[in-house]
Amino acid sequence: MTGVWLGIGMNIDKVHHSRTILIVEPDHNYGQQLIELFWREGFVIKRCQSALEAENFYKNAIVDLMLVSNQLPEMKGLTFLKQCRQVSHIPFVLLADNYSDTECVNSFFHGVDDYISRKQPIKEVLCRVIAILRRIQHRQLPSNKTKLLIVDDLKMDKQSLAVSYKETTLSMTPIQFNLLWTLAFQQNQVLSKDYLYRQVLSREFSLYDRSLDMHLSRVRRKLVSAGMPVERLKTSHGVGYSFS
DNA sequence: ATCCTCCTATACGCGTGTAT
DNA sequence: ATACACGCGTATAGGAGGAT
Repeated sequence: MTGVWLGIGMNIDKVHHSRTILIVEPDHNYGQQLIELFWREGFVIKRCQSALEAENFYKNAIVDLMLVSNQLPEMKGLTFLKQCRQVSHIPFVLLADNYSDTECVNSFFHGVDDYISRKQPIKEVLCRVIAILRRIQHRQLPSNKTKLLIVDDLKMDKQSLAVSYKETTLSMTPIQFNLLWTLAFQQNQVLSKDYLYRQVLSREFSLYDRSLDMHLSRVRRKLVSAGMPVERLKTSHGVGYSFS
């Protein structure tokens, strides 16, 4: 995996601290300005300078949004967008060197989420990205503010961190609770370890880090001891985990 | 200072996927 | 079918931080 790590949630007061933005910008100065702006807002930033490097990120779905120049070394940003949209629906913002009506319309036709001219104030780029992420969040997690989650026999109360399965009350640590909540909230979806590391442990997944497996193992043991069929907390080998 | 809880790191055996 | 590499589950040890 190529690309440069530039900041990992330094400002925990910001609401964006767990969001990862991929900046694909060959222009060093403009790229640097973007990095500093998003970093100050608490985003996790990944940067690369070519479409080839960026492929790894969207194919593995390890970023929340891509901010892409329309002047890449190998191809136009629009061409890269078309490639990306064949395999990924990660939010995609195209940064236009020179605004073009035709390119703008074509970009939206091919699935871009926003088309912004570089002549616009750089803070507008930030605002538009935040707006897209807000919309995505509301769409994906319509009840993100939910305090009570009930999935069949499983009941979870976010305020008290109380978990019960059927009639059995289970005690969970905050991490165990968040892990189970994240999985149960997106029932029947296989969530990648990378995603779970960011959601639950607020850090990036590394190959030899077994912490998440440890927490999952403990959550599974508690639920199974309460009578839950073991196959409901399923491991997808090499992919991630799911709750059914 | 001591104890306790929670988390992380490490090790090891087993399971799974894949190439032959 | 078999061998091998890689991934997973989990036991254990130890560190960090809060409570007493």
